[in-house]
Amino acid sequence: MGTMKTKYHHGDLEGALLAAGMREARSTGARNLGVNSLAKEVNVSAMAVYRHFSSGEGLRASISQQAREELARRMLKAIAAEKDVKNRFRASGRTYIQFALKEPGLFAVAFVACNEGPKREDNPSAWMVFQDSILDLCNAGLIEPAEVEDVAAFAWAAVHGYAILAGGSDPKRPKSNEKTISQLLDRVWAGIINGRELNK
Amino acid sequence: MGTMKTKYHHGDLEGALLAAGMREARSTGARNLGVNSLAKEVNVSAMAVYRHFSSGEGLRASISQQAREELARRMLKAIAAEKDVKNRFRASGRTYIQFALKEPGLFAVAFVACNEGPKREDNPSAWMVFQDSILDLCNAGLIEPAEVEDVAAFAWAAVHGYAILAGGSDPKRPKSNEKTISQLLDRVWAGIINGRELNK
DNA sequence: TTAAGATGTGTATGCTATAAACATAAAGCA
DNA sequence: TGCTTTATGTTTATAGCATACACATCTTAA
Repeated sequence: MGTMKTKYHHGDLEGALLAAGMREARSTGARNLGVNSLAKEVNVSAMAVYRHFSSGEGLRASISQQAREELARRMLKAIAAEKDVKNRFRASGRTYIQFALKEPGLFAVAFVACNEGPKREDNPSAWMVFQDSILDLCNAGLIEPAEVEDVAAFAWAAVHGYAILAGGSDPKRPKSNEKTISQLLDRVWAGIINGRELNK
Repeated sequence: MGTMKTKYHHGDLEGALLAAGMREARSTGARNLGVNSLAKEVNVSAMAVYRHFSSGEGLRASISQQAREELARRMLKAIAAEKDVKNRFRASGRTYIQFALKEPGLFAVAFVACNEGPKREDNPSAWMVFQDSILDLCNAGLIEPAEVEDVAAFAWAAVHGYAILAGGSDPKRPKSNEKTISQLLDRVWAGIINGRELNK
């Protein structure tokens, strides 16, 4: 009785379902995240799932959230290794794109049907990490406060769009070696720094 | 017997299914594109669908293709009204983003599960239209032939990414008025023109 | 006209999501 | 301690979906 964590029926079914979902997402993307499939994976009846999630959609939304948090953690880790604001920005973009390339299943799950789920804002969010790196540029005087929002939208769009294209299966998808990604970030940087001045 | 188009069982079930699918996509996105639902819409049994499409996936892929072609047609139309290569590029980007905003259902259907379907390359393709506008920049001497591929990937990624973000339902989605879109295209342009030079 | 092929219907199967009723383990309270 | 309540899980049933199979009918062509 000393330990608070004695074994219940399953112990932590919610966590087990999310873990199984993440495993499945990693290996096969969003295809096998059904209630039955995941329930079987953890040796539990399908209906047990509904004690922890309001619906299959809800379960998938939670898995998607976990995938997004995983991405955000990797970005935070990469940023922590950089001091210069420009390099911090580049690190977040690079990590984002590489996540899509190295974990295509998780990336796909992270950004399908974003319009569901509780989206707890206290958890690490890739968008927040990215936006902070733009705010740092502002604090360093590289961009004006008034343009922070537009710059963030532009940079996020370019990086997210590239990640989708490069991580896809289209035969015309862009190459995705280190050099190409670096050059992409150069172009994004150019758009960040002198985007307004060109508007004549 | 003179007319080749006498009435068959349905006349043109394939076309009717695609039309119903497009109607449904326009109004509700990708949610109601099931075989049963569309078959009922056209007053036909579900199995009749399989005389024209190998599977529900195939039907959806064709609808998706039609949505992409609709987008490409709008881009071509917008480009035709512009003479200057820069303005032609901007017109394709602007039209792409506005399509996502004005036809969110079609846009969603156009870019889900792109990894299926026959993808007949002779039909108008948004990617081709976009790439041509980049090639024009090269022909006009604004960018080097060697960087065409990278520029196209960057510009496409930025525009596609922005369209996804602006067309989504996220409360933090970017504003999407004319001015904001114009400024985004300014930044993309900056990345196109002086992306390489900044790479020191 | 008749045979063949194209197109559509009805029915059956197996999958999925999920509601309803029931069962049991755990926690709390007498 | 034993009883009650609540959390958690199981079984069973219903409904929707995709689609295989067998049959019907329309069109064309020899």
